[in-house]
Amino acid sequence: MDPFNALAEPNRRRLLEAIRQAPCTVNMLVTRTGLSQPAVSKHLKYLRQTNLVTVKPDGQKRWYELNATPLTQIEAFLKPYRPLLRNRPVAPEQPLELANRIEKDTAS
Amino acid sequence: MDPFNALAEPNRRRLLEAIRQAPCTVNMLVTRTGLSQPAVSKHLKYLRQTNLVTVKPDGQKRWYELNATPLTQIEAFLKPYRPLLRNRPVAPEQPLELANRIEKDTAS
DNA sequence: TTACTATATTCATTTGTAGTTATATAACTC
DNA sequence: GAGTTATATAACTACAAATGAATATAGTAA
Repeated sequence: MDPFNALAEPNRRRLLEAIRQAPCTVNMLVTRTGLSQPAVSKHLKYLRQTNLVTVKPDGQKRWYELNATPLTQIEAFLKPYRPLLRNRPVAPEQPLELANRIEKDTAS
Repeated sequence: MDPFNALAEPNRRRLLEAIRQAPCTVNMLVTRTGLSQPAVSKHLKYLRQTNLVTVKPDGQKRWYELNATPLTQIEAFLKPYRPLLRNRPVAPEQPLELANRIEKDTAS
């Protein structure tokens, strides 16, 4: 699991976003995401393994904090593409239906 | 499959890097990556579905070209993290062994 | 001690996908 | 037409990982 994989899961992006804004306990993340507690713990395990978060035990609680360092790997990959994206609005998520049409049109 | 997922696979990042530098045919990508032809075609299918590449048929060949637009989604996600990364060197890939040690130290 | 709270882990099931082999399709050459 | 080249797809295997249920661990409180 590398940072690219860690961010490939939408819920992990949500968790990281919450943690970025301020350190969070597991329960806070459960409440905010609506995920089950085991699911949150498991995603946090991956985020820990990729070093994207660190933990500070505090009694029963464990405060998860952001460590942005591994994101430099993604930044490094994106760097040569950035000149191609200057001032572009964020692309809308591609509707699957459209993707399939393009798929078929192009293939024929 | 979204752009995050598309980039989560190392070989797809390699393919995209090759295509970024100049349009490529499938065979060119097979040669450059050492992947099998079906493997390349399959990865290209995902890159097409996420709209990261476009195809220009040219006789028997099909030229794959970069479309960087979907990367704006990743850029948008990374934006709030970028101030935390100013002038940081690229983080080395985390050796699994170390990740496990941190894992255990933190858990205890 | 027991009970409670917070978090992590295990297990079983399922889903997604990477890779291989084999095959299909389409364009080109002869 | 046959043979060849370029690419895509299908069927398969293997494996990683997502999910949910149950359980384990660790700290706290009584």
